[in-house]
Amino acid sequence: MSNELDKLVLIDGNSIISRAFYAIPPLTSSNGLHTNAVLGFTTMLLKVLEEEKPSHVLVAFDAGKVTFRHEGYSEYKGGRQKTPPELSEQFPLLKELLQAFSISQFELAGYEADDIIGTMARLAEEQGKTAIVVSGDKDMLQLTTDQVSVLITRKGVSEVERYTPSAIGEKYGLTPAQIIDLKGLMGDASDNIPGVPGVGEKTALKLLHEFGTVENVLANIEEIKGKLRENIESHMDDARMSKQLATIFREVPLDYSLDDVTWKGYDSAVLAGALRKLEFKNLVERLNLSGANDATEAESAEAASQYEVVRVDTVGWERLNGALATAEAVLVESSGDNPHHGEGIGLSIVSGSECFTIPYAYLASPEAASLRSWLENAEASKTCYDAHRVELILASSGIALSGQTFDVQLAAYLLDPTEADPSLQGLLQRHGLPPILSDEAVYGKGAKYRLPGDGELAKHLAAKADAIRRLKPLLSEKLEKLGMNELFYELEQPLSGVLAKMEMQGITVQTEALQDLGTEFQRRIDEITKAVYESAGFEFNIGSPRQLGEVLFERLGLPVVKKTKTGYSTDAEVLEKLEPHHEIVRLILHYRQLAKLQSTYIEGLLKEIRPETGKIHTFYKQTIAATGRLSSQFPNLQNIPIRMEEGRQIRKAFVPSEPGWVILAADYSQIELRVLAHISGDDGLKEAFLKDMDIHTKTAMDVFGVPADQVDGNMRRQAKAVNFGIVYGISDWGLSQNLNITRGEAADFIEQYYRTFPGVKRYMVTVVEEAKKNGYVTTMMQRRRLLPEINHSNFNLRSFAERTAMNTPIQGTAADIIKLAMLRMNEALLERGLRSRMLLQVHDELVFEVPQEELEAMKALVPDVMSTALKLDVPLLAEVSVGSNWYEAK
DNA sequence: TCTGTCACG
DNA sequence: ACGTACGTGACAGAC
Repeated sequence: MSNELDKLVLIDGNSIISRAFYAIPPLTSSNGLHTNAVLGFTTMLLKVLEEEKPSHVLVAFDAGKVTFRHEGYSEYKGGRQKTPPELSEQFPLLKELLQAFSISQFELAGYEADDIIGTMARLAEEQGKTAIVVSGDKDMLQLTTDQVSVLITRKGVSEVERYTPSAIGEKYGLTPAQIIDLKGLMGDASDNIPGVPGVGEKTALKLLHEFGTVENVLANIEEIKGKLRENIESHMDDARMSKQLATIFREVPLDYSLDDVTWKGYDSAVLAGALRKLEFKNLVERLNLSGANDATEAESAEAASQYEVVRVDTVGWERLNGALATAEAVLVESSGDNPHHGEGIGLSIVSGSECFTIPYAYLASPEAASLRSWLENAEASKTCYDAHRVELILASSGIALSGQTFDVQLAAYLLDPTEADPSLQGLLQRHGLPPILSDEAVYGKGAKYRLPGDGELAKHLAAKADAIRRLKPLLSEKLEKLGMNELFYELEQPLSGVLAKMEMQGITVQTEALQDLGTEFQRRIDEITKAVYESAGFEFNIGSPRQLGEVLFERLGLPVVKKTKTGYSTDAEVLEKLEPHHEIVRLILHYRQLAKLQSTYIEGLLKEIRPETGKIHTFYKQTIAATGRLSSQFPNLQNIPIRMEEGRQIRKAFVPSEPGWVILAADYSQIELRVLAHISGDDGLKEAFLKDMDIHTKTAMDVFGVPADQVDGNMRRQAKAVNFGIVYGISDWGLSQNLNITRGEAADFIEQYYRTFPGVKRYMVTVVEEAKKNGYVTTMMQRRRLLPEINHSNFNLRSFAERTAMNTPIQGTAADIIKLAMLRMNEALLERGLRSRMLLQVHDELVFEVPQEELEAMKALVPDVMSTALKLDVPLLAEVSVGSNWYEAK
């Protein structure tokens, strides 16, 4: 029950931990984790708890990188130094420690800690409670009232300065509400809030004492003189925006009430355990916790996962071989992004209380024979991290990985495909497990990448193998609970091996054909460059969007159609609008096209051809796309030109690897719209596909209300755009942009479409409703995508999530289907003993190389497997074509 | 390292 | 009133 004695302490977690990090000298625990910031935070916390004796305590954290503040001002907090890894690795430690304190912690995507604190302080006040805000950031002073005081840390973290409205009055001569005006005028370099140049604290205070608010300063600008006036006049918008950015948002939609942050003190045993783990011995003493028993459940789990690091190199092989039978997880560490060029660093294998680490070079030694056969043994089941990459690395050492029954990276991807950080460190944190050192902390990043000493390396590899072991039960249980076992065990995991096989096979690309094409492109580029210079009357770098913008819009005076945040936009859409104004525009469009082909496709692909084999080996990433699609890298073979004839020529260089063979390509016809017909159950759409009608023409007939023979090219084009729009999660605005029509006309199209296909409309409404209720959407194979922003109060974030809710089940199910087809195709080739090889996947297309004598069989087999991969209420159609290269196979 | 642009489905 | 179509990767230029 609340009464006026209730007192809240609200702590700005991010602010205090980073102050502590810079204030306290470096400190590491014996396992190498940095702990100085956690120690500083704890010192501050204990002091506040002691002095304030609060009834409620909350620590708020910033969540994610992008907040609503970035929407109005994308540079918000820009230019800020990256959080050093020594600090970021302390966040999980702090969060764990706060749990031991039984202190609540909140964070909410899209908001900063300030906003959560501001909201809680408001709630406290409304309920007649008092609140103490603790932060290192003076912005917080705006929250001060008779009931809310603010403690700002000074030099260090344990010394604080207490601010009340009267204290602020004495110190600055301002009211708390004017703090944001102060910021608006002076800015804040650390958050990249501009303010007005030349206005620091002194000038800002003088202005506010005279005029009171930013708005009043601007309204009375004529009373200000000289340079100051000029500065303010030219930065009025900056001042207004800066004030807005500095304003704490006090209406955060929190799912919590004040009661949820009640604090009744900590459990001595739990806290003692947590502090001992961090090796804060002095604090244990100071709090008289020495006697407290710390054998909590968490602690024993921790103890159970302890292991001895056994370094295997010239010695230790017998011990390793003895442990292989009970091995639980294996880690293969390698360097570089491209696993086809990766170098093995080392292996670690965890088995019971032992973790063996082996330098990669020893894998080839005679002593490693048992290890090699264990890696290749399908019966020896292995938990790994990124088995696909491991398979490629080992393959380059002549080892064929087998028995990979659980991949924690793949499992984590399926549980949350939008999570950008797939590192083991990130997985541990997200699944609430004790952390290990980050790769970045051990190896460094970019140019600073280097391997640490053998001892440190062994420790790290062991910690990673142990982390894999600890993650597995958690992840497998979650998959099971969400009904994703089939997707994981029957689809994604087996697919990883199929992908590795395709990549290792590679596709032959004719160097000479590319070079000849490149010579021709270059000739045209030179010609056009000359014509552009002539047309402009001077020379400049056409490839520089900035210089091009200057030339077009300043020197040639063409109308500005669109701006980017850094200047004029010069993209193709803009240039097409400018075409009638100046002959140079057409030349630039053609230049752009050729330059793209030359740099990305001629030069880029040439660099990727292996001279020994004449092949290109792409790498399919299975854990990138939020919808479940694959992505292709080093090089990307999923975006080879086809739409324009000039670029399409590139495909002529993609040929079979053996004489007398052919390229066979098969693509799904309208797979996404067929999936939509199935999921929505719309009768009209289903019927169209059952009758195998041209879907865009059919749509045109219905939307425009005309018979088939009156559908002209333009109508069909517009109908096609409507169909695309439907799949993307349509909005009238988006469609109007695409078709260059008014928003009203686009809205009419959509309405007419929905009238024709009411089942589709029902689906769109339902899927969004379901997403709002559940927080996620799923595909037919139970692939899921979380949509945390589907109920967000911000229109943009919410709308984006709604379109995603409509699109993901469609695009994702199409991805499910082709992945199933790939598995089935792989099996079919093996079963029938065919020599034909599956080489590429391009979202709705599979590319094979086929010996002549198998051609007839493959022409029947491939479309059959593809169209029966998953049973839908409408037929799935796959169309095959054959040629002597990828261009011909169209 | 980030931004703008453009290649694909 | 809000202001993007969904999903990717690679390159050049500018910092």
